[in-house]
Amino acid sequence: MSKKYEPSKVEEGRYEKWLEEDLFRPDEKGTEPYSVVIPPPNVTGKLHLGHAWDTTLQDIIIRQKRMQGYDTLWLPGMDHAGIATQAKVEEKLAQDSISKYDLGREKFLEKVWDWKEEYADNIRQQWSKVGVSVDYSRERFTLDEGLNKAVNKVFVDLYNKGLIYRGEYIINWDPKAQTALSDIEVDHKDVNGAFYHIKYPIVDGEGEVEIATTRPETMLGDTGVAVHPEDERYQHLIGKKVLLPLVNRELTVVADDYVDREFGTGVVKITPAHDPNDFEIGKRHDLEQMNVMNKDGSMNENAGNYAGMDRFEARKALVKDLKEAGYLIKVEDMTHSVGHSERTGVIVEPRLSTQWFVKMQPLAEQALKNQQTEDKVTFVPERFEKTFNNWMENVHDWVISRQLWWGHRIPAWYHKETGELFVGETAPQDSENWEQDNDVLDTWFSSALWPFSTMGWPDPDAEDFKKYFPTSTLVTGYDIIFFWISRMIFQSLEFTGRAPFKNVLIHGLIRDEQGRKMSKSLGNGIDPMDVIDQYGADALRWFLSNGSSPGQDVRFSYEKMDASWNFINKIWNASRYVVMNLGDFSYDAIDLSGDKTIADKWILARLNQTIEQVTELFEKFEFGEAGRKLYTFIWDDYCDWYIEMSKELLIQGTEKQKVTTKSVLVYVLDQTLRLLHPIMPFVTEEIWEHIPHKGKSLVTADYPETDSRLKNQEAIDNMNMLIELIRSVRTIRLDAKRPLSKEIDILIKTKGEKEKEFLRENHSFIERFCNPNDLVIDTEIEIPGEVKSAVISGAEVYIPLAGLVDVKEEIKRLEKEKEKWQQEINRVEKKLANDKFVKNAPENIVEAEKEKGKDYKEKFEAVTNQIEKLKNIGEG
RNA sequence: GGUUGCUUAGCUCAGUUGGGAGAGCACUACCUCGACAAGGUAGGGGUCACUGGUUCGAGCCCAGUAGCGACCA
Repeated sequence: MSKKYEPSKVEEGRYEKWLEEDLFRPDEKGTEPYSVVIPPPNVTGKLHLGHAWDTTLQDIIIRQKRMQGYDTLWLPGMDHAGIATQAKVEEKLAQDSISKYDLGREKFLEKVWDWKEEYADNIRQQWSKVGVSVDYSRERFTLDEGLNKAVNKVFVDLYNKGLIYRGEYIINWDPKAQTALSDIEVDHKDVNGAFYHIKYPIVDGEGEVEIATTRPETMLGDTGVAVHPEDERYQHLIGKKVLLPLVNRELTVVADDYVDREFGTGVVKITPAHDPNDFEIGKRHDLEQMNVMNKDGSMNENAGNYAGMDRFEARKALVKDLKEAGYLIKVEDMTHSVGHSERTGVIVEPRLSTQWFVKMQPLAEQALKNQQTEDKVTFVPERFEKTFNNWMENVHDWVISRQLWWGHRIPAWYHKETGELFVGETAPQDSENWEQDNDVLDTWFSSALWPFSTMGWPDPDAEDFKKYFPTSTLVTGYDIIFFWISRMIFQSLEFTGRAPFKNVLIHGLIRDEQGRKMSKSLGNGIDPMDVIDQYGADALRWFLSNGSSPGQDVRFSYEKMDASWNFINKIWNASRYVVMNLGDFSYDAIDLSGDKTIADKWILARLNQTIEQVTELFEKFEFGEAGRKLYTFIWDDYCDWYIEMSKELLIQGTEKQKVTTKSVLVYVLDQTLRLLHPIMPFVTEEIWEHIPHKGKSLVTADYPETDSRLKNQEAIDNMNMLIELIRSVRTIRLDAKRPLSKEIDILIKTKGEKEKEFLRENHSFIERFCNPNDLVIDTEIEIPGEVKSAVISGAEVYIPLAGLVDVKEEIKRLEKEKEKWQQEINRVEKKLANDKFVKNAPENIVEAEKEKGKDYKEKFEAVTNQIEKLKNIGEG
């Protein structure tokens, strides 16, 4: 093994080997299934750190379950990502000055499919670098044949149930992508805009009304004006007409509850074709719907002089004209919320348009009701269930049609002559007389079916569906709870009668070092592949699983990656030590039945505790906490103590002891590698191959289980005493400037026979760690004059340092310590004197307090005695 | 406006049934001893945002306040 951990060497070729040996396929022999479907990444995208996080968590779960003997399936796949992919391909074509219309729908789609293949390979490449243990034989794509069949069936069934309808409503329109968007694809951002106050003259009367708007260009589509029915200021206007400035169209003043009297002037313009609320008011009062914009956001012929101008250009021109004509009263600065397309970033226009919708209320009700049953989805962390519920309770109908070419084409046909509508999974018989709907479905419509459509649904005999659905756990970020999780839940309930997964593990977002969201515009994105090249996938995975707590965002930093690498390097070097010392020690020679030293018993007991804790924490998806337990065990217990103590035994021990020591060294390492394997699969497998082992891979090795025979609280207590003793000597050495190379005498006065026997038995460890010239361990000892001392639980430690002890300083230090113990005693005694505490607190807590009190008193007395002695010397 | 998260060491963050405040990095002193100097040993450093409440006992539970963030409207 090399002296340093070299991730590229460790990881190279390893994944390919796993694939060759076909280790990621479900184990048919496994009893209980455990299944996960991957959140399909956008096929023409690139995996970012968020994906790396997401897939790492899934891999950790699935690898542990696989080792634990479950029949594990992790199903991979990708998403066709309608708008994003189509936009990319269009962009690419535009470089050659080709538009999609030049090619036509069919040719264009061929181009997109080519792209898809290329990018899918990239993504698989990236997955392999991360080390994901997915079953590629089951890889699916949201647009493949089986999934298309599922999508059509769902569409047709929902339509037949009346849960899908087509109609003309106000939707969010993306003028750049030129498609409809659903509510949640719109980001509302506060922007600095203006509040324009405009005069609308009253027809057949005196004066004018003042109307304020943030979007003056839409006034060209005004077909009414509204006031609140109880607004005393405007009672006289109701039913009258006002004149639309510049255009000179007469608008009726209507009364409607919707109007907020407090906001602006209390009079609002009504533009039914360009505002969702105005649309509703317009319906109620039978106002005309006048569309003044084209699909690209420019003004259309209804805009008169402004036709052809972009909407923002038109706004400027219009304001200028209003001002010149004397209609503009004032312009106030105002920050207001403006919808932006989540995809293209442009300002979204509310637009009157004919689209397909999913009627949400019945589906949402069903989903909410299901959360009250045994079949509920368990959200981790819990609080996200509330997020889900709140959204479901307030959900609006879902616009599912998109004016794109790339996607599932809507299975609806219109009769060329009669215009009759046909909805079906296949085209009508006389297809030549029909024309299929040009639009495609929202990508999320197909993603919503992912957990069951990938498993063969709607085929009633699909084996995977029967065996692996509902899936066990879904892992994803909180940013797509609405987009995806919610929709999977209601679609699954509607079509399979079951929730699609038992658990949803929700994680946060990865931010940059300064806590900013990573984004293209900021240029602060970090490519996980670069991180892997630099630190290795295992280090990245360790950071991703260990650096956070559930549901919280995490900041990426190279400093954390350094720490991550350091840890793996530590494991690497500890393993190197084990390998170097094993020699030709074989797997069959491993024998834990021999006489064990305190070190052996202790490390095995600590291993057992660690297995227990890690297993419990994994069960709760607490990978960060589990990682911390492993870190402490490996670094502090195994490396700092066990390995150091094993050196004594491997050099000075008997042959029998050497066998036991080697056995424990390799046994604990083996178990630890297994515990770590789900988190850092590459390096653990590499090390495992260097140590004696049986079986072909850790991937399918057994996960450690606790062994009650290894429990040993006494060994843990004794070892703690030994550690405390060694530390106290080290502190004194440092304090007295007596490094380990310089010999000193160590006198240990134990509390009783038990401690004396234990320390005498283990004198060789004390000698190794403390390097004494003379070591005395007894219940009564002669203490010389000039000493430095320490009090530990069960013993007092004295180190004679003739000529080196500043008695005054030493007394000062001891006084300080005495004070500390006095305070502790006071605290404990106060507690124990409190009847309520003794009565109410659990017995073990009270008992522990009593123990502490005893220990503190012993230490207090020992320190007091030492002070007395030093004082005598000072006087003598 | 509604919902929600965060506020703990210089920095980044853990702290899950309420029972002596932790890690990594940074800092100080010392150490090349054959696993590891990207290391070892020992150490310094905190009014757990604030106010009140519940409790024998609160970083943790409850109510409120402030600052920052997210989501929804």
